[in-house]
Amino acid sequence: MVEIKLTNTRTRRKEAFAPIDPDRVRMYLCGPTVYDRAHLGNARPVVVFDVLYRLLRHVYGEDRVTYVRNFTDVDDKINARAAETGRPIRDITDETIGWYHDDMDALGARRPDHEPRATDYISQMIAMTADLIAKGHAYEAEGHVLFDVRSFPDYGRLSGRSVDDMIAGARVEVAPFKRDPMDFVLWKPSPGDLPGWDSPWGRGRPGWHIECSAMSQALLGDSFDIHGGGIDLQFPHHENEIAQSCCANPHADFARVWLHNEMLQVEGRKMSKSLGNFFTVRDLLDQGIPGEVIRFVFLMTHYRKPMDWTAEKAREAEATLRRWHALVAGAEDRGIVDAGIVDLLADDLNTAGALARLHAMARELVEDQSPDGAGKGVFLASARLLGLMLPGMDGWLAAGPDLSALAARLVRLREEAKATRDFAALDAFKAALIDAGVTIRMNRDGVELDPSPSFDAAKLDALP
RNA sequence: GGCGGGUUGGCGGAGAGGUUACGCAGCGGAUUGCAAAUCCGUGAAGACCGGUUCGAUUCCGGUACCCGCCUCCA
Repeated sequence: MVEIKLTNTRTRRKEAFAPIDPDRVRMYLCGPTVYDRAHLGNARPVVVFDVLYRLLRHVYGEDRVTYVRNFTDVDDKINARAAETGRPIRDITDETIGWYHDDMDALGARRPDHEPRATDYISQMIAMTADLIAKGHAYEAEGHVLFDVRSFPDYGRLSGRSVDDMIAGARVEVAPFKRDPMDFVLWKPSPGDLPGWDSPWGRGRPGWHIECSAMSQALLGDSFDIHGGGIDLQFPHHENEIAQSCCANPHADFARVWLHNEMLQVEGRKMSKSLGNFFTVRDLLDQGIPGEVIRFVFLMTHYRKPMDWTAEKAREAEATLRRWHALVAGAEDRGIVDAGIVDLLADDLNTAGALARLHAMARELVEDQSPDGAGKGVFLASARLLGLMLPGMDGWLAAGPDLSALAARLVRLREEAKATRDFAALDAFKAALIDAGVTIRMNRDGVELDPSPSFDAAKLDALP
């Protein structure tokens, strides 16, 4: 069996991975709050975990991995969206979940085995909250239930900080009913116009962190293998999850391995609305940047490093994918994956290294004359382990504009030029096509035209 | 202020204590009526200062700069 190594945020080391149950790998990823389209940064952990999911399925068996990713469908941002639009909350969350599925599907991300909605697990959250009160780790105050961070000595261990240090930093919400400024909400009261559920502490709604503790327990058990998300979630979200789950189940491990991806930047700067460089996955797809290209750009950078989204990278990725698709056109994926690719991914998800390996394989394939195309099949299967070149994912290659009329004109001009030995008109036409971003392939047999990444239909329309 | 990450050739971006990363761009060549596309080849690096070592870009310490988290955030 291939040994998978992962960098565990909890221990700050790269460790050999071994599932608690050798026959079942269990992983949990913190999913989106569903009030709007997923922005590009939201997509990074999805792609990172999708590669891990594919790797685990490859190594342990397709039916031996359980992947859970939640939808947070109770949240003040959702409430605010409902208030400003006058729409029912359920409409908003249902619509947003549909968008999320569309957009993540476009990136080639497999759907997780379970996608629980927080609102379907309210009773479990109430039960865990009550249990934490009973065990002396939480207390009720003015209709709220708060977790008592001083009752959990390990609080802060994941993120390497102490309660005292954080208080010294003094950026904590001031609430007079908290015993300690770092105490966080497990349950809070809901007025009549907000979503609420009956509880022992009155009508209310859960705090943000408790849902992941309750849902992971319900679907994966008290102890499971891998828990992940963006590094920004390390504190406070994951710290609070650990506090809740470990106090509720003191004899369990909760999550063994914590995996955090670094953040995304855009053209070297943090993506933010104020900088005007904020955009969603859908924005890119609508601009004609294929999901496969977006994924490729993500894979170019190791998940533990900040990833910079740039137009130049998208251009490079698209050109590479076009070449690879052409290279293995018609090849058959027989499920045989290159061992080098597996080893690279097994080494803490070295996706950039795996892409380099694919480049090397592609170079060898150019000279591969084997009649059965076995090498190309291996290439295809290996790319698919990265979630690239999946069945149906190449639609964007053919989805361009119809250039057949232009191709016919080019053929005609070429024949005329060869007959007359006057190439001026032909050359002018080719130059215009290239200027408009059309890739030209000419040989004895004929002419092929394809839009390149710099394709500009307006320039074609301007052709005489 | 506290915690954490980073700094590699023109650009992007990996691994490895000693041997070519790789991709893009550039340059040279093949091919072509000429090109484009494709293919082949190729120069170019390791922020700064110390230390360990026969040998460090790779390990250790320090400096500088950059970034993230500590507040909803992936």
